[in-house]
Amino acid sequence: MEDISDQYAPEEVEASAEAHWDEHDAYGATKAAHADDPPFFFVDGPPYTSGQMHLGTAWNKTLKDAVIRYKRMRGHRVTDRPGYDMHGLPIEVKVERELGFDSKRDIEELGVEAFIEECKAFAERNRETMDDDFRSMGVWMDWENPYKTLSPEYMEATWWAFKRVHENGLVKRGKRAINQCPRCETAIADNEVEYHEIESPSIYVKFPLVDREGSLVIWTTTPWTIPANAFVAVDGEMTYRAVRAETDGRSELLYLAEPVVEEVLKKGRYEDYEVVDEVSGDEMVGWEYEHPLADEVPDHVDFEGALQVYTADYVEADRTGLVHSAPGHGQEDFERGRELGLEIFSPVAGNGEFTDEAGKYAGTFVRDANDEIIADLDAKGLLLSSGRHTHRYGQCWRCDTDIVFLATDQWFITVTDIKDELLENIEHSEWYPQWARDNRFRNFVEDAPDWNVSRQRYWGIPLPIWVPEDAGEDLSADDIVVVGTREELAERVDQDVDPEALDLHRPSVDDLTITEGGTTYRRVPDVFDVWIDSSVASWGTLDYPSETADYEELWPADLIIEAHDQTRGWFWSQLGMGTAAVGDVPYRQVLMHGFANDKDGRKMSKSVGNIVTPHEAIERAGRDPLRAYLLSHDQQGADLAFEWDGLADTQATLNILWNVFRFPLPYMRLDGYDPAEADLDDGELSVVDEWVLSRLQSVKAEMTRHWDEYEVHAALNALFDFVTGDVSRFYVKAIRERMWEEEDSASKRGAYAALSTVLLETVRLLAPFTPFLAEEMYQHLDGGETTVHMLSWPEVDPDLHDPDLEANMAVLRNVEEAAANARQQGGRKLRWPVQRIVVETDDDAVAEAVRSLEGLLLDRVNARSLEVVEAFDELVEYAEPQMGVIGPKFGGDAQKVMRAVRGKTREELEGDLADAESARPAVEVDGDVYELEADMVEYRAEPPENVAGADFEGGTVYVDTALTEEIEAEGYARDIVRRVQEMRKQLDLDVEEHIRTRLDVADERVRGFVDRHREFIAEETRTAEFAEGDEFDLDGDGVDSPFDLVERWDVEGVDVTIGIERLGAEEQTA
RNA sequence: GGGCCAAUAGCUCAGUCAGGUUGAGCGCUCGGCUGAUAACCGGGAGGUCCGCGGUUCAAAUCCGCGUUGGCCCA
Repeated sequence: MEDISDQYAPEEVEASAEAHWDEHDAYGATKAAHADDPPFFFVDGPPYTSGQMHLGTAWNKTLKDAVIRYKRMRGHRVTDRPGYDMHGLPIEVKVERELGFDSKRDIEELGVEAFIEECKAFAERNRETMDDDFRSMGVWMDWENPYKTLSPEYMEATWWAFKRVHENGLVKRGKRAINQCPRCETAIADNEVEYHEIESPSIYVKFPLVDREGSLVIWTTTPWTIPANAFVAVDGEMTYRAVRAETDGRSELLYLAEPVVEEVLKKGRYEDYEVVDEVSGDEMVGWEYEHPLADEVPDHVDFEGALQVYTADYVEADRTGLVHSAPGHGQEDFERGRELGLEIFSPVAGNGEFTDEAGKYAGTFVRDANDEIIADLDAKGLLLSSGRHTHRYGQCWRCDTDIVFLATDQWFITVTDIKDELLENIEHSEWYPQWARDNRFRNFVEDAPDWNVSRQRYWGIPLPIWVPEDAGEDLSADDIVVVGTREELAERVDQDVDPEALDLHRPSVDDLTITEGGTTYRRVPDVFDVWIDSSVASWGTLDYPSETADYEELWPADLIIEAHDQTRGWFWSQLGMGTAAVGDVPYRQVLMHGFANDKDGRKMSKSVGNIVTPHEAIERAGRDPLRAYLLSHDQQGADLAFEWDGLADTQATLNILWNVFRFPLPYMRLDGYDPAEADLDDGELSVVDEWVLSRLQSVKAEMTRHWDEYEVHAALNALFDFVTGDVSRFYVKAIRERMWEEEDSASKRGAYAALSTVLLETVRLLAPFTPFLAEEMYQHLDGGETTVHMLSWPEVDPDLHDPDLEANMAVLRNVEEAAANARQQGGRKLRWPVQRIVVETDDDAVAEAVRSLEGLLLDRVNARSLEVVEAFDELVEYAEPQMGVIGPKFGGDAQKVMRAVRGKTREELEGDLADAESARPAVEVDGDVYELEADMVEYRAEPPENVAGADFEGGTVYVDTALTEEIEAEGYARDIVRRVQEMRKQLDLDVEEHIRTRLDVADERVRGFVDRHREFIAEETRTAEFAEGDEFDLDGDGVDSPFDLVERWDVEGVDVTIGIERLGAEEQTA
């Protein structure tokens, strides 16, 4: 057995364990060990390959790793294929930056194929870095074979699923109001829009009414949407006022919501006004108005029903209460416009420039046209007021460009058509924590809109949709062709393609055409929203549909594990895709963990500068400590507030475990005891051994219970409590002496066996959490198998489980703690024995517990005898005068009486002076006897001299600290043993090395005490002989001294000089 | 603006579901023990249970309204 370092050094442990794993292919051995077990299909939620592992992803992968290791130990063949999400706009944007590109035109100039290659290379580079990061955390997944969303097999899974969705009639093309990033020239999803503060124009505009006098007044911050105005919205129930407003001698009739009249007229700097009429919103419906930019935008809407007043529920009584509505430029306007059957007019291109339909403004970027539009309105006398307004506005999550709202043709999965089924399928999975499913997730699914799956970009999975060449605006689902596999593609396209060799990315599929039934179909140029990619992970992990065997055995996933942001992300996309494609949710259990925030619970961010990287944490504390720290906090929905001190504490806890582990090894080695061969039937088990073995059974049961509810942190903390609270604090302390015994003994072998059992099972219980440390300890203790991680999870042994003993020991520990407290009060340190302790309790269970463990208790508290009583009758009652009663009775003498009473015992007060019959207390002051009433004195019971008491749950412990010669003798002897041990330590002597010792005690009486215990001292300190007569050389030059070390000590005020001398090899056996 | 979650000792968190004297670990401090020794044990100090209101004999716990933080959505 190699040497164990004195201190837990995570870096060394991790390097050593890792070397062992590499050398023996421990991962392979572990998988082989469970190859025939029942399957457990875990699916890894693929992290995006944007860069490095951060604390959150480190936590995520650590939790996954712990669960996978646990499931293996419980006897499962676990699917552990990691995944990477490698497509999408973030990578495109980064590659564009690397190449110095500004727009899509640059990409087209470079060539799509070359751009795709750049993106692929970028994603692969990032993946490799992340591979290394995850591996470095000790995550055992199949890193040789990750699933990658950019592989043809994986991409095919999305095609396959999408074809199922189409077959279910849930694929549609339609105009939708979308968020367009004018730089990226693509639609982006609502959840990809980030909000920030911007300053915009704020204008009030008059829309002149047709066929009646006056104008509607609207307010907007986006003048550029006025060319697309189609209607004005009112609140049907709101009151509107027609006011005649005067300024510069002119008067106008304006319509405004009743509560905002004053405010708006002030903005328009009107001098005076008069209310001439009141109408409800409902009454205004159908009023027609002129388009305010009719001349500038000749193609403005003029179809039936346009440019009229309608009601809408998005109208509020602020600004003007009349809302300019352009269905081509806003979500709500769009929805309402659709309801009203209005055509959608959106004269803006994907790059944010006005099209020819915008007339005068054609070719101008929309926000650049704002000033011109405002000027035009002003020139026409339609501008009531113009100012600036600060508000929140959306921008593209990748390039920070402000978005524009457009209505464009997009492809959708119409999940709103299957809402009931989605909600029902939610019930087909168990969530940990459950509230996340029943509240959060359900709410989201209830409100989920149709899923826009098309993006007008390059780096993604091409939509497998082919549409007729001459297709017009109205395209039905029956008209399109959706291809499900590479094989099918090769069969149906007009060109010759090899399905095996096809990359599937753009542009390889862009020019493929299908001709069927006399119609030629062309692929739509879009790629999938990247959420489609990961939504098929349950199939992609199994290479379905190109491979079918695993799919048939395993699907759906038994478990997925992600943070709570994925409620609206991956948890949802899988439910949506699963339900739309095959009618079921692709996972059975969800473990949802939290986010890693900073110590104040705030989000870690570059701008705040509070980011802690896993690399930094590993460097400062180690991999296992970081893992244990992350896993020791609530793993179900709660965020983590990362704290360096907490990480250090976790490391300290592991250090205690390390100490417990290394403490017995030198003794076992001396005795040639192999912990791997530990046999509880060899040797004698004492009550503490039985106890610790029973506790071990309880801990196993508790941990298993927690694990099975995915209360991972509770399982880990139960183990930590056992190791620190039970094993280190109590058990090790209790068996230390047995280890130190020189001779072989049944008792020592019993302790070895019990401790070995505890350690070996603890190591297994620990393995899922801190795999390096567990491995290192296992290899030292046993090493019978290639790795600790291929072993099975320890099971409860009912024969070793004794709950009564555990309960009794809990009582004993309470008593011991109270006794230590009492000793401290009594000023008697533990090294000095006490005559007796008295346990006072009225609880039979407590009395029984204490009696049954008497020997152990006496040993632990270093007492000679134990008494267990219902009431301790040696308490002395001390008087406490009650001035409220004494004062009025004795008047001027009251102070004197009080002083005389205070501190007297009941015996003294009720003794000679008192009336014998009534036993009324009395005191004598200055020769006068004062008789007292009973209520003038209360008593407080205290232990007698030399006895100190302390309460515990269930009673009180009294410690009798009275000294006897015998006790003093033992106390001094033990004090001296302690000093010699200290000196042995200073000389760095081996445990078994013998010494010659000289004791020079300055006090004659104490010398006598010490001499009584020479034999005891010799045995405890491995002193082969005591030296007599030698002169100590206390000058410090050491020349004349035969001793290796001489020291003067103060032992309880007595000068003691001790010399010890290392004996030569030939004398060692003496 | 909306949904969900959280807030308890200096720090990390139990306790909240099912109302009944607020607990643990770490840290601080004083002491003890010690051939696990850079470890270990005991005592002590330390609380507006985020705030306000309600229900109740009784609220950290149940209800309502807020504040702050997190995630998601607008």
